[in-house]
Amino acid sequence: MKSSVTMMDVARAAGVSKATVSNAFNRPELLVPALRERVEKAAREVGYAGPDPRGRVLSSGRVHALGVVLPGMLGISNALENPYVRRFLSGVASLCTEKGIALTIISGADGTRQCGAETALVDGFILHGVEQVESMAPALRRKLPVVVIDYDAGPEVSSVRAEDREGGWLAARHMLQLGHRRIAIVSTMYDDRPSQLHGPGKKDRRLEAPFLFTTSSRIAGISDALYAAGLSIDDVPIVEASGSTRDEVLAREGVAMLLDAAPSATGIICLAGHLGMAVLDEARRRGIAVPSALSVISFGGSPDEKRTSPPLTVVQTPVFEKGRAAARIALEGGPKQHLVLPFGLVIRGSTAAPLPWLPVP
Amino acid sequence: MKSSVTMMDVARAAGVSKATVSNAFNRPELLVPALRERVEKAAREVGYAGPDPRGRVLSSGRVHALGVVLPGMLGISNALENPYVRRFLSGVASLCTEKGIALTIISGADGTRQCGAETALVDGFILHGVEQVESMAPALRRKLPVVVIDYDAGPEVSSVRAEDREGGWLAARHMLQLGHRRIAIVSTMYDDRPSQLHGPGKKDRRLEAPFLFTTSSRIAGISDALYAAGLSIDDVPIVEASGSTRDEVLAREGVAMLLDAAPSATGIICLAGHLGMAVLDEARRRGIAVPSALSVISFGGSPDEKRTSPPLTVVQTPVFEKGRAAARIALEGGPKQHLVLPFGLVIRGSTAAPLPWLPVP
DNA sequence: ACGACATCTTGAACCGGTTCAATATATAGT
DNA sequence: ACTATATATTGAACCGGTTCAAGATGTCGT
Repeated sequence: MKSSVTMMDVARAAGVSKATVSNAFNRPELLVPALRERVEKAAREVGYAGPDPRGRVLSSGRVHALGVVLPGMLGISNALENPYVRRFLSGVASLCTEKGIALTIISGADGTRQCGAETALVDGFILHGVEQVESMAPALRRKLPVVVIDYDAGPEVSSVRAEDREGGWLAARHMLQLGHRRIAIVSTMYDDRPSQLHGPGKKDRRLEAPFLFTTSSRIAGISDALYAAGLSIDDVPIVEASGSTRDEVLAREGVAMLLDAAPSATGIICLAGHLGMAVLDEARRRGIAVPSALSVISFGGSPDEKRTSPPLTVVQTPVFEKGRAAARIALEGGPKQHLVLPFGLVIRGSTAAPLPWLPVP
Repeated sequence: MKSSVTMMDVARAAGVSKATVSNAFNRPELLVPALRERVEKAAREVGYAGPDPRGRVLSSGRVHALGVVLPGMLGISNALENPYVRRFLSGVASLCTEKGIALTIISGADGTRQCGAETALVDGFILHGVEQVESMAPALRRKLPVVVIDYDAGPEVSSVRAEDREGGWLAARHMLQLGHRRIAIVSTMYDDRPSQLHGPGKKDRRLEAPFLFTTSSRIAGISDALYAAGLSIDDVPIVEASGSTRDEVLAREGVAMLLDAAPSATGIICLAGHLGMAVLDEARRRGIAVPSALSVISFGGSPDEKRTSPPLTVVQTPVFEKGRAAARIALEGGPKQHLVLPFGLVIRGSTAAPLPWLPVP
């Protein structure tokens, strides 16, 4: 079946060569006006839609699309519900729009299904939420530029991440400067396992697992600040609550577990914005006043966080900027770059000096 | 420069034909095991990454990507912040992930820049937020399947939309059944012009403009219900407030304008979720109790709406389903389809019977 | 009128892979 | 041993455009 009309058809109809038709569309200034019009008329008559990008990609090599690989385990659909991912994509999109190229979202490998990175038509990859080094393989094998987010994959791969350790330090220092000494942490967890409490004592090794690079760095930063203030991270209760922003019940459950386990904490540091909001919710439910009885600071970056009551004090992740920078690096395609972006402390209403310590009789 | 290693290189290295290499990767069962291994070894040695999708696309014709064109005026970056767009994309993505194809986001024409639909490498288009028929042209010219959202572009183009007129009818009927008689409407506006109030009287023609198809249908449905109850849409004050979900100030300003103009209204119908939330905010600011002094119903579909206080009663747009259905139709590529999805009335806490009418002395 | 020069158009190679009819080789049947 | 049948491999065409050196045509100066 002759499904589509090609450049050759136009050439025949206009009585010129294929090259001329190509020029008519791509470099019209090369053609004498009369001829150009003849070609355009012929194109119109045979119903030619202009050069098919599928053909162009092969000869030019460029696809004019940037691929973003999102963590397979969450699924693209879930990932889009995540405000963090969304802001990130928004940053990528802002640069793509400027450069006039498309943004292709690719699902990562999820065990059963292989990664779309092998077959996706893109000029470069941004890898977000890499679980392990191997999952980058499909993207790396093709010789396209690859930028990894929140993960240092060595000098061979460009990366963009935030200064997570410094972020943790900022959060903890803010609490410490306000006078808090009894601090607890609500951490993220990769998947939707039940919340898990780590009481005072040596922390679970998982908190240092490479796929939780972000989380473990933040905790390390908190640890730094505590240490400088004469305290130890080992005395701080930590709960790993749901890393998914969808299941509020799971997040609340983790928060409840922590509030039960550490009733005397005056300050809570949350490693993700939705967890900070979950703490505010649960505190309200329990009648704990924020910030007078309990201060809450959270890593953040979503606009929702300033609409809570009280508005959430956050260590603002430069999520949008990460996306933009990653897109820039991927499209430049030059030498490998390793960009580390700073956090900003945004003090809102959820943190204050603690009440004086009233020992229980 | 010999940048990339091709199938031909592998063929030479393995001493076989190009066709055999192709088979080794795509239909390995055709090759006798020894030969397959020889080819695989050769591929490894010359550093071949597997068939380049750029080549494949030309011969197979299939790109394995679905294009979503988002309204150019908003910009992709803004569009991703819109909860409606996001849920829609989430629906598209859910089907794409299932079918193992990529989702390519393309910015529409925005006056200065031409539409990416002409050059995007995709197997089909979903057009969201079409402003006018002409903006579909680039996508239609290519002979790919096109699905238009919320817009009936005639029998030649597949479309998916919600039963907006029925939705308006549902919203108004709910209010009327509760006993409300003095109703006001907060409508959406395409761009970020200042809010505009339409008092009682013949409505602005713009409310029927084709690019506000959704809005005008909803208002028509409201009109139907009012008419059936012996009331007229011409007596209902309407404010056009910001259609952008980002600028809360603009939305609030529109709402304030309406509350000033129609202080005796007991029920407000909002044509978009963020407007419903803006009404709740502004009512709280003014000390108007919802739902006892003012009932609010809104078109909706975002999870945020159930977290307001009181939770918002909504006519739930099947946004996710629209996305999924559009993706299905675009990928099926069969005969044109015109799908109309139903709304659902979700009664939460923001609507109640009005207080008895106390005439002002 | 003729060569030098500028301008326009084109033939053919190329981009990297897929496909299928045809050929080469192996196996079975009689 | 020889044909019929099954299996394995390949040559060559094709997908739709781009590119560029070379050819064709036209203009100008002397």
